[in-house]
Amino acid sequence: MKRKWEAKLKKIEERASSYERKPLSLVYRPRLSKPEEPSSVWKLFHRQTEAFNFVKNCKEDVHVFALEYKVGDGQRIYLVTTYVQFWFYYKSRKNLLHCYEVIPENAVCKLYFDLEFNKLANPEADGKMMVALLIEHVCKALQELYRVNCSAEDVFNLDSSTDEKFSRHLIFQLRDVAFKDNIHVGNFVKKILQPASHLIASESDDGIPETRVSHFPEIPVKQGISFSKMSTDNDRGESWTLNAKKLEGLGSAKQSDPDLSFLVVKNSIGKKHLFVDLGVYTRNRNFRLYKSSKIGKPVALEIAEDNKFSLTQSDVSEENQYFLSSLISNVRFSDTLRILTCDTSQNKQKQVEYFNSTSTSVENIEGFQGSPYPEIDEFVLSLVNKNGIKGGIRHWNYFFPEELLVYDICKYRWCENIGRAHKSNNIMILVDLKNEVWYQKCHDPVCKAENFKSNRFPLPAEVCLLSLLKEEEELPTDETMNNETKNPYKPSSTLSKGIFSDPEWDNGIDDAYFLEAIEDAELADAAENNLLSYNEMGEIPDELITEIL
DNA sequence: CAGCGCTACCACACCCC
DNA sequence: GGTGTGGTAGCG
Repeated sequence: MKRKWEAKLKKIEERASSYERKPLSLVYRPRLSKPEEPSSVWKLFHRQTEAFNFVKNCKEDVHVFALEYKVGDGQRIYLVTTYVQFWFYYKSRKNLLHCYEVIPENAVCKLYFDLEFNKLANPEADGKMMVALLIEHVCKALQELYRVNCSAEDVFNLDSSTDEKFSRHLIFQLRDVAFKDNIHVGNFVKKILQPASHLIASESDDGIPETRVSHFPEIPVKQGISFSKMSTDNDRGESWTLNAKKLEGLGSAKQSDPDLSFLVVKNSIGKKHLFVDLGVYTRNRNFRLYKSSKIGKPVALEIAEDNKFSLTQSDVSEENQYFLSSLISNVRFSDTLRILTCDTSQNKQKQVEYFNSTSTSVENIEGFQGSPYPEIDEFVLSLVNKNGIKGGIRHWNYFFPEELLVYDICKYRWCENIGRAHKSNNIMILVDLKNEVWYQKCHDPVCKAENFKSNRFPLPAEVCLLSLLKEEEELPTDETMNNETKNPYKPSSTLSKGIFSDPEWDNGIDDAYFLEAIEDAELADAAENNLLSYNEMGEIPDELITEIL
């Protein structure tokens, strides 16, 4: 939430400064588009956010690349183009020598590893052997945790070693399987390497490894998500929870840790580290491209001697295919694609808190004046205008999954529970659009304690009808909502772009679970909490941003 | 004119024994 | 000395 707010602020600041630098031209120059020309996209940006903004509004299947252009300080500029066009200019290896793929945050991606150790500090280390052992361990983990079958033949193995440094990139080419994003990849990698991390933490010098019970210390909450029916309905298909008991039955070596001591290496000052670099699973990570070198260094990523991955027959050139295989966020679309997730225990905790009442989901909206349903606002106002008291709507809150409108009422305090008005506590009117009923609750501690809800009364017919019609037009539809809150079930186009954002998977819980987990009493509390601030709420409608500008 | 996203590390505050 | 916080240098 905080992140999204910060990103938004940054975007606004940047747009403001760009307009200051380049004020809009006073002369309007109309232009005709030329549809007969092949669409060509090749745009450079100094700022990453600007590049991604462009991608968002681009019809073509474009991607962000980072280009190093100044020796020394790792300064980069950002190129937006298609894979096809990029390869056309890249393949000659005369230009574009120091390029990186930007792995977009929230984009489905492949499993990948950055491996390295200092050869001088580890004279006894056998790099190839370590790679083979690691792949074996990872495949075993994929099988045990996600039932995914793979072997070294599915691992594209790129080498960038020098005399001083052993350096590899591994990119897993899993068929019909991808991770939700690279943060989840990182969680998975950290999880399955935990035994090795423990070796470093516990075995300071004396070499006494700790004993642990389970092979893979924590189990992902949610695994495969099938896409098989996504084009026709909202069915996300299979998605189930693995628990420790199930794992025991798999005949894995649950008794003791696998020996991962081969992963422990020393850096140049003798400090122990992992062979696997765990620092490459961050948002918008730049990952060097096949056949690119770091600026100022002569060594490019090339296919490793011990690479076992091979291509299948195809029309496109082998090099182009290898290039495409090396791209982390180039996930081939398939209607049987399974998206793997792996949450940290921290995140799981957050999710529990989230569903136990705190803030609202990104899918909910709120406001202080009129809700998106003016007719219902009117109806609610008519309810709280009685006996000479003119009540008002202090605040409203809409919960998408439940289709529930929660109105905080001011001035009017009549409570059905006590048969009179509260002296100091306000009441709420809840409008359940799904069941077309309304009822009353209140903020009084006593009423709250007994979880009082008034009888449900049917909504007047004209309100139901109007809301139905409204839904088609101006209600927060896909178009008026932010990208992040768009209907997630249109992946065929977005997925092919390598960007796949789904607010539900961000919290890993579906509607049904949401409904079970949240009592509407808690929803009302959440509505109260929403008064705090906009960033608690997660998203600001784009219209608001425009107003600020 | 112009990179980005962290984490490891340090300084400091505060608390408790 | 243990624990939490806040700020930043520097790594990937």
